[in-house]
Amino acid sequence: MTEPRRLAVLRAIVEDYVATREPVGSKALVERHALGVSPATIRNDMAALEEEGLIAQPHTSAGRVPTDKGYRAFVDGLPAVRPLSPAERRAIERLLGDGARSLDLDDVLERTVRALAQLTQQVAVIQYPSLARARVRHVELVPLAPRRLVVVLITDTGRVEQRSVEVAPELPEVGSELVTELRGRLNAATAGRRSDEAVAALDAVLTSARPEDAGAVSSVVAALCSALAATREERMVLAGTANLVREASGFATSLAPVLEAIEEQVVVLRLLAEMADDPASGVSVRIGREIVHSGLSDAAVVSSGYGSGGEVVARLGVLGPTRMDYPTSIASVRAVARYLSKVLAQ
Amino acid sequence: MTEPRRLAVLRAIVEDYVATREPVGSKALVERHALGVSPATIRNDMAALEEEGLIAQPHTSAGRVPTDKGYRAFVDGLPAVRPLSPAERRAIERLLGDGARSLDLDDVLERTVRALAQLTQQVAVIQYPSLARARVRHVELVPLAPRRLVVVLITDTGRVEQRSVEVAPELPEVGSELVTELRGRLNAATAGRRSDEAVAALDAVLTSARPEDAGAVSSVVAALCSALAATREERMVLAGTANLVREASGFATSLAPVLEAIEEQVVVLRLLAEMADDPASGVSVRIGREIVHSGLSDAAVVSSGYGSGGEVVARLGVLGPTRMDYPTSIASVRAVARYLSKVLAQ
DNA sequence: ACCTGGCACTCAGCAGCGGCGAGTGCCAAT
DNA sequence: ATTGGCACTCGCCGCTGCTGAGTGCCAGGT
Repeated sequence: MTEPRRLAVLRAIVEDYVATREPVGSKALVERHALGVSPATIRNDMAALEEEGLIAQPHTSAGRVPTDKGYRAFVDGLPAVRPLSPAERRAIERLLGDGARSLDLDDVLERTVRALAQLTQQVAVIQYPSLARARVRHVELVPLAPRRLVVVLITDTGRVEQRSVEVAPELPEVGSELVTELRGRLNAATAGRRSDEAVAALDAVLTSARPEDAGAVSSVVAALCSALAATREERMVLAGTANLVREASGFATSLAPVLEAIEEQVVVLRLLAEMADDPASGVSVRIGREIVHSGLSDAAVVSSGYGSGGEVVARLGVLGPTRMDYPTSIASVRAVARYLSKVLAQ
Repeated sequence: MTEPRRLAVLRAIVEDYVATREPVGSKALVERHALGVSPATIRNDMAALEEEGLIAQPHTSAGRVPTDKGYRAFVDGLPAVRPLSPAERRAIERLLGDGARSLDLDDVLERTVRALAQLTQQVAVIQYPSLARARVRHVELVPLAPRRLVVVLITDTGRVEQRSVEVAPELPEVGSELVTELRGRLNAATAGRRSDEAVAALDAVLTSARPEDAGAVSSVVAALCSALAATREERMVLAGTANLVREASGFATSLAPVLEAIEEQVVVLRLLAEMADDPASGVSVRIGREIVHSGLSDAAVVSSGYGSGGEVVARLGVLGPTRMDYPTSIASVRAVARYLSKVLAQ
């Protein structure tokens, strides 16, 4: 029983199972793949693979199905990232080519996530560029009403956060000179600083405020701190939910937990955060039980970092059933990540 | 065959069918409801109701199921909006009470939509306040790099839109004095104007620009116009997608088209836009085929306008299968719309 | 004019049954 | 190490007959 053939058998099983969605038997295997040996031999290999926990039978006298561990071995054993087919390449061009003209971050991410979903026929996710190291570019204060104003925070990555502030009725109204002065002080304190530094610097603004303004100033500062905190917490965009229910999707159990996890974006973000790219392929894969979250035990995630320059600023990926077409998903995720990095580098 | 009893029979059929999800027969009906007549009588009523197209049988020798028209008659025949149960009232308090402290519009809508989804166990949707009549409060220009800047638009409703602008490389860089000057001119032209007026006023800014600045100025103005246009187009937030796949949800056909419609937010927004509230209940209902969109033929929508003051600025609602608990949905939608209006009025 | 009990009829759903066939493990032979 | 043969397992599929819920109609009662 030669070692390399066993891997070939595993690969064949995964491929057939992904394609047909049915347990695959020894006979069908030799027919569909040129393995050059008889079914009986394959059966021996299969017994060994089962021994190793890479495949399993749903019931006696049925074909074999890959286990999570089997998929893992399959993915790790992939020779290299398959290049995109011309059709896929064209699809990316078509879906993203036009949109690159738009320089609005929201727009670009929106288009990209849709493209990735359509390309992989799965749920696609893109994390907003991480702004932990973004720097404050500008703080704007806009009065809307005597006791109400909007605080707008702009970072050097082009992200904008806003908070509206209501000054408590027992405090004096906020005059326009105070707004102007405060705007200047806030900008002086925070401009060019990272969010954690900015928060520290704001304390000084707060203590140096004149007593009669203290209440209003503290409201504004609190709102600004909240906006700064938000730049550290992550957001994401998502597309392709409808792919979950497609005939071919094939989530075994109900997909309610999957939808719940998706809606609870924190879960997905945490999941992405704990994935680190394989240096060779630039892509990271989590399969089934490797995902700690309970509801996602028969899901798999393929993700990759992206970012302007060499630096990874955030991640994107796809989520689907463990029974997914890994080579295609990996190729698409990598291609889209590179494309997005290129667009953002401008 | 007294007329009012026939309506009672229809009501009973709808209620039982919604509760059990199974066709309801004459015998079961008299057992579960105190109708005071025999099954045979009910059968006659049923035959008449079927004649009118209000109910139908899935197959011969099965119970009856309400048709879209039947649900419509049921809803129209509801005596009044059922008041919320104490439990529901408490649930609203619990879900929204704390959150009201936050004054950030995004936050409030997010919490509210989640609450509505949880309350009705359906997909909930809230349209962002319509800003067609919002007025420009402030325009901010922030340089990020020599050829790149961010345009931020703030309206008097507290909404913020941003666009990033790249100045073409063949044009001169944008100096800080130009930014300052332009900022002033843009604000002078647009402040206090509605978006359509502002767009018109921007033309003047464009033509009065010095020739050497014309290229950069036109880029900025274009971005600002795009942001102004966005204040007219609608956005929405959504929650409870997972409710679609719950056991009890009971969408007959595959729910792929429903998910697609939901992801294609335009469809939902258009749907909401064309609903007008019933003056009495303050709520509007669309059932099955009444919804033109093809994929939503066995869905129903219950929606209500909301807004600060008496004015309706946007709509919110729930989407579920035609076989939904209308009284509860209507009561919840109305209550949440009122609650939200109250919060926004502050 | 309406209600009701009785009656014959329809038909979806379910359980039981048997055959088919894909698939397996083991073994002896090459 | 590979292979053909063989006995065995067992899920799936189609058939059958039964059951029971539900219907429509009718004749008789109020």
